Amino acid sequence: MTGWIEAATGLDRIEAAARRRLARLVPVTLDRGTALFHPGEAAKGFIVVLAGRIEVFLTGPSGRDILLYSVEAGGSCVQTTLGLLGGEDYTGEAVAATEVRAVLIPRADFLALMDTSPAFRGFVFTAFAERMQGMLHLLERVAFQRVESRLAAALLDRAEAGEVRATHQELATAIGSAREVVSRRLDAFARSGLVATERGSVILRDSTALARLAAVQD
Amino acid sequence: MTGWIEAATGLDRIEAAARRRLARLVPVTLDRGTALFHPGEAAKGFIVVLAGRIEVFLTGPSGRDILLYSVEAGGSCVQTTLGLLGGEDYTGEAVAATEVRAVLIPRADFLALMDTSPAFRGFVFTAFAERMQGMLHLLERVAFQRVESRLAAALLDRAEAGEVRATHQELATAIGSAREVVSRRLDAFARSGLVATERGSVILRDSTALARLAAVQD
DNA sequence: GGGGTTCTGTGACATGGTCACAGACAGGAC
DNA sequence: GTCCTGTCTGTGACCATGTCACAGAACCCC
Repeated sequence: MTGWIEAATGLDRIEAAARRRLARLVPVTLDRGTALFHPGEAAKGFIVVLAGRIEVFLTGPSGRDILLYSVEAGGSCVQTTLGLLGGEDYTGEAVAATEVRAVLIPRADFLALMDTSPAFRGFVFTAFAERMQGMLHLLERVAFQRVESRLAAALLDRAEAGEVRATHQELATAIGSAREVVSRRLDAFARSGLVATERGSVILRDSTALARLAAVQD
Repeated sequence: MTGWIEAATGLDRIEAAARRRLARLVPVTLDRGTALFHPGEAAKGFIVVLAGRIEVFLTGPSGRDILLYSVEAGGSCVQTTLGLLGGEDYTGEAVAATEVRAVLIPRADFLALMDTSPAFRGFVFTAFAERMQGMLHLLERVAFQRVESRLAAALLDRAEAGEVRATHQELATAIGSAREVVSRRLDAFARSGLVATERGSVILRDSTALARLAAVQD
């Protein structure tokens, strides 16, 4: 029954008593595409991701949605915590972007750990603080930066070996814009030689120029 | 030296030991307009507002800025906590919107209280969760709602006896838009008989209609 | 009453989001 | 192979919003 705790960055130095409590929990595997929470649903516990990636979206009434953040290995889905601490329901939606291994810490255990384990508290608080920072950044970008800049940043962020495998719609969601706008921007990038586009993927041709665009202030 | 703790909603039921620690701290008074934090400055401690209102803004590179949230009596300026927990500096700016009485809990005391006082932890966590919810809401509104709707909501929110004392610029900041846009919207509202405008104030004439606009989904 | 400051109004323009399509591509059925 | 279907992308039109450049109006302080 040991094993998973060591894999969770930030929990590996937890106190013995807390560790015993956590060790009873069994990780689950979620298929890619599984929705963890639907809007309006109450949180059942605190989720720690061991492997894979969960993406959390905010969905607008018109169906458009925007990527709030993604949770990678070692991270926790902080949204769920809000419910545990007495907040209202949230409108977001969490979806497994890859196959995911995760542990659900039930409400009772979560609260007990918060009271007894400084290391666990630190883990939760750090996660909280990071999300908060991330959301601030997101808000800043959405409110103040142009699509061009956000798109360049998203491309650089998601590139693997100079290629981004994503549809225009996915890119649009990631930066909180609309597909058509992304299509046009990408087209403009392509005409300037910054990228080359294919169905389902974008190949970066001039990362330096993209980085310059991403850094542009306004 | 007692007195202020009772005035802080959420801290009034704190444990005796923690109370003694807090009781040593002396509230300060800040004049209206005082900046609590400038961008890039490290946080000195955890701030609890006893009276008055602090407004926290996110400032864009073009000088435009948007109201992140305001902290009223009993609330704490969570932004400052991020620094205490090892986050990066933030770009926001906190300003006393009225005369403010507040207590600064120094870093060392803050960390000690977090470790020893469940009630204090609850206070901090609740504040955190509420801010998070608020920011989510803000993001949702900025990303998905039209100016018309946000403006109507802001007017209803700030009305006192059917009147909102604020300049167009202030309203624009509150909803994350530009002054000219607010001016035009208000003009449209006025032509429809929803409000009457005067220099430095807006008088609500038809709150029902405004509420309808504020509730519009898209 | 004058002069400076702040607040508001307005036109012109660029960006971005929405709508309505049409075409291009992929993958399976046959 | 051809056909069918669904997904992905491209395009034009239009409206909402943000930005810039001013001008005029209201307020304040001397």
